[in-house]
Amino acid sequence: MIVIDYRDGRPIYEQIVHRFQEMILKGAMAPDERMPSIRTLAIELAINPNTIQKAYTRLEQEGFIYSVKGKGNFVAYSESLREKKREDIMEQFLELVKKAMELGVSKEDLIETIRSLKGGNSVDRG
Amino acid sequence: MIVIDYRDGRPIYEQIVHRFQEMILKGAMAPDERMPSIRTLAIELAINPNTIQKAYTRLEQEGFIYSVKGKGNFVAYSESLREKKREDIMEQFLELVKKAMELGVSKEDLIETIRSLKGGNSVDRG
Amino acid sequence: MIVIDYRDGRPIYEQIVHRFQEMILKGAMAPDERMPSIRTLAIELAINPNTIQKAYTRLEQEGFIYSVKGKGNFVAYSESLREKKREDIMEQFLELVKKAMELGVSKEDLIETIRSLKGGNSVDRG
Amino acid sequence: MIVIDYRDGRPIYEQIVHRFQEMILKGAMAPDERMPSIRTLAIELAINPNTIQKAYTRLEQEGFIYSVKGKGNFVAYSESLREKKREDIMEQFLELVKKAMELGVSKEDLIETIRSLKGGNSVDRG
DNA sequence: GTGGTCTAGACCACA
DNA sequence: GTGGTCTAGACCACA
Repeated sequence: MIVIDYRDGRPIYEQIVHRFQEMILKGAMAPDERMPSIRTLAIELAINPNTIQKAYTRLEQEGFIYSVKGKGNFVAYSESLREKKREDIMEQFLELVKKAMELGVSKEDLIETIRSLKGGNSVDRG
Repeated sequence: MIVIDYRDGRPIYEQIVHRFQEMILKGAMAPDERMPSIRTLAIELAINPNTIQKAYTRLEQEGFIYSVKGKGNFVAYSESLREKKREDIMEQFLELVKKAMELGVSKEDLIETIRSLKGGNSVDRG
Repeated sequence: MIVIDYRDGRPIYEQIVHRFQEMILKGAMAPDERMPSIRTLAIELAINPNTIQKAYTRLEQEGFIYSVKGKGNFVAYSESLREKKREDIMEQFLELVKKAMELGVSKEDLIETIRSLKGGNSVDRG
Repeated sequence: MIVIDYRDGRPIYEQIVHRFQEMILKGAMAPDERMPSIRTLAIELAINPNTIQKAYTRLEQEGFIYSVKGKGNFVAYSESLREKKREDIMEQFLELVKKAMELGVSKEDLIETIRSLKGGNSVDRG
């Protein structure tokens, strides 16, 4: 479920936060679904419970999960959060497109790259 | 030439590296042009010379500049570097497009976003 | 009668305490009326009886209910309690008004906000 | 500057967060002013540096301060944050007014309470 | 059992 | 010197 990469430059807690965000945003974890308990996950990943705690606290502050004392942590993902995330991504997308163009990549190349991807919601007609 | 933003989350040396990369890639600094000396820049920006040293070392490792003992540091930008950079960007671009699509953004939306940007090298016919 | 919101940050027992306080203060429960039995309520809400027990103990400490051994728990609300509660609220109100003024909200704005509320016991003349 | 109250129910880190928020919002600390270093404050208050760290991290996430690696933490307070805070307070204000009215306090009593306070930005005419 | 707070102390990156 | 991360381990509140 969660994999720690010690060669990854990012701190452990950040990797955990990122991984859960991903799963929650993709719908791999449903709203109100229970998160693994802090202790369980700590043992499974062989890291300190405090580090998991830190990751969960971050996820809670960002609105991805909510905590019920004595019961555990639960997925709290809502559509408004999804919308916010979408805007973040589009902002990064714009930045990247500008960078690419500064390096001499043409708009057509970028568009071709997108078209070449499988899936996506766009409808291909004639 | 270089501006430090202390509110920017990134460490100072990283901001300096990034700024020089930008200028070199854009051609604002020509190959074999002399970089500002470490001491001069340190005084100008009112920061520790160690920090400039670290930034220059990083730029050298990444192939953006080369150092000549007793003479200073010089821009080493070549077309191959530009090509490598371009590939990096396109990789990030692909990742981001996938993320956006996972969040329900359609290919057409992304393409429209690109088209809406001013400038760019693509030729519009008909 | 009682609804638990697991997304609410507060612990479950606190939500129960708060809900009963509200009902008793509003008069939705009359003095000497019998409270739901601990077991019944625990089953109904699908939570641990210890949690209800804790809530009732708290309500008793605060003078909202009294317990009769072998008979159950009963509403103990009296006018003096209501008066005490009123003073508590007015104290919080004063604190909040001060905070708002520190942030630059004028007295007139606050007064307008109160006036804009529907209901209320104040008499509007001419 | 900061005082810890061990009888206060709230955790230590939260008391610290709250105290700094207060000072920053009141203008007792100016933007870009340096915060006490984590270690210094830890010694002064005789508590663990981790606890201060936690408080500072929270303040950073909430936009009250920003951190510069190797330099320290600095006040980052901006007008937009002040505006957000004001809205929070007004929301609490509304809740409290409703509660007071449920307990039989009249609008006029509340308004009188506000008027009786010294200071405030409202202009008294006639 | 569950999460939350705190301490003591190590080690790292950055300036 | 400055902040940031992590471990080991204690102790508390809640269910």
